[in-house]
This record gives sequence, C-alpha cells and structure tokens, in this order.
Amino acid sequence: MSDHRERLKLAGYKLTKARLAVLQVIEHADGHVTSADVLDGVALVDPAVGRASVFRTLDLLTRLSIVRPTYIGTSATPYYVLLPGGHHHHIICTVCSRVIEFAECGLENIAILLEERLKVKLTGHLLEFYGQCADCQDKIAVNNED
Amino acid sequence: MSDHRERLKLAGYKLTKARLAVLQVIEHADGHVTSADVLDGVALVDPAVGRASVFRTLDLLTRLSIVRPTYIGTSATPYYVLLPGGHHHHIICTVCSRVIEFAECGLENIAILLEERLKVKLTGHLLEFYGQCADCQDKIAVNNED
DNA sequence: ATTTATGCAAAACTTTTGCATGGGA
DNA sequence: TCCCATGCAAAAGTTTTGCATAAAT
Repeated sequence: MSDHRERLKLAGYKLTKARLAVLQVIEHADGHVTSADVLDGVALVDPAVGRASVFRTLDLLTRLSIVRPTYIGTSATPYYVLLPGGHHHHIICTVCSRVIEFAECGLENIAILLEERLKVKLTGHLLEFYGQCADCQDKIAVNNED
Repeated sequence: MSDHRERLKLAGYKLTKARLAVLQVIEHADGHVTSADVLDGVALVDPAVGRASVFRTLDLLTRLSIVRPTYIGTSATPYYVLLPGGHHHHIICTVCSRVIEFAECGLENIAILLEERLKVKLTGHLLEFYGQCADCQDKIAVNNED
C-alpha cells in the first residue's frame, strides 16, 4: 500500500498533495480505472488538485511501473491497471469487454532468461489474453440456434 | 499476409477500399504504428479514404485480435502492434521507450490451462515487459560516477 | 533556501457521431 | 438489389503547455 509512497520518495520525487490524492484513488479502486475515473476521484478526495497534475502523476506512476495504461473495450480512453509486485495478468473479453484477472503466469523464469540474454533489467510486466468469456460463448451459441 | 483479408471476409466483413488501405499500411510497417502513422500512410495509399474509416477499421482489427493498441513511451497516443499468429511479445524500455521484441513466451500451456479452468475461448495475447535496456543502464551507471 | 511541482485556463490534438451516399457481395 | 460501410465536417472529449506561484525537503 503505502510502499508506493516509499518508492516515489526513494526515486527522488516529492510526496505532494496531488500525488497522494492520485495514489489514494488508484489504490482504492478495483484495479482498473480510466483517467476520467481518477480525475473524478481526485476531485472528491482533494478538490484543490488540478487536472494537469493528475495526468502528470499518471505518467510518473507509469514510468515507475507502479501502474500501466492499457486498452479495454472501445479504444477510446486508456485504463490504468495497478501492477502490484510489478505485474498483472488478465483476460479481456473481446465481446463484452469484461476483465477476468488471474494470478499466475510463470513468467519469472522467462524474465530471468531475458535479462541474461538481452542484458536488460526488468521491473514489471503485463500479460493480456484476448478472447471470449463463458457467457459470451453461450450467447453466441444460442444465437446460432435459430 | 493476405490471410488478414480472408479473416475479414470469413467474419462477414466487406473488403472495402478503406479496410484494404489500412491493412496495407499496417502490414508494411515495422510492427508498431500510431494512429497518426496509419492516417498518414492511408492518405498516401488512397487519399479518398476518410479519417473516420481509419479509426473504424482499427477498432475492427482490434476486435478481431489482428492488431492490439498499446502504450509506448509517453501516454499520448496508442501504438497498434500486429499480433501475427495471435500474439506478440516485447520489452519496453521505460527510459528511452525503445521496443525490443522477442519470439518466445511459452504461454501456450497457460492459455490451454486458462481455457479449461475459466471456460474462456482465447484468440490471442500480448506480453509486455517493462524495464531498462542495456544502453540506458550504462548511461545511468556513467551518470552515477560523478 | 532551493528546487521541484502545482494550478489555472487556453490551446492542441485525437476520436467519435450523424446522415446522406456509394459500393461490395 | 440490399445492406453494410463510407466520407464529410462538425462536435465531443482528452491531454498538454506555459508560466507565475506554492510547497516539499
């Protein structure tokens, strides 16, 4: 939780009201928030915080791999997902846009392999599967029965 | 290559000039294009195609898992990556925004496991790692030597 | 005290819509 | 022929900028 605050501090960034407000909103969300969600949430938590700072903070959190923007459903606005422990995994239904999270990915081994082979230093990852959820498969099956 | 055209057809979509133009531009790119890139490319390939149709087509290709929007570097505009064979894997350097692609992911097994366990039908996936590329690590190391 | 970050409000873009028309199958 | 898809141009949003001021350390 508040180790996000630690990380900002350690990286040399000040713990300002704007940043704290954005973190609070993101941490209390269910894992997927649009920029609009964050703007609204921050307006409630601390009305004095300006819109620009919200975007600046989202960028900062992205650079620190605390958060990651991704598309869900319509390509309109990005969703920001928390990367607790540096990673996140989910399935996006391409029909109803539902998001199904799952815990494991077994990617630690690949990460280590890539770090050695490519001389990179990895801080996080996001794994997304696309497809149809159980409900949408059912609906499609039903529709085809006519 | 042209099996993208097949897939559109099979899914019941017409092979219009707009869609063909977008496909051509995307297929001849290096794997990462912004919407602006596609707009510019299409304007060259077929000036009669309107902007709206480019966006409509990008949405369509996304729903078909032919392409996937993602963020690279600044959170400004999405990049569209081709998902040849339904998947794509890359490392994004959070310092210089360089993209390093890699072939292997060993995710087939996980995909099958998830399909069974969650009753979903998966059509593709995107795996992104975040971290620092070799060059950026060197630069950071040098800077810290002062 | 310093330096970093902020708020504000306008400017710059990007995407989406609505509707009459054109073009694939 | 029929219905899907398009082009156009305006509308709707979303992000970004520039700069004087505030506030963290």
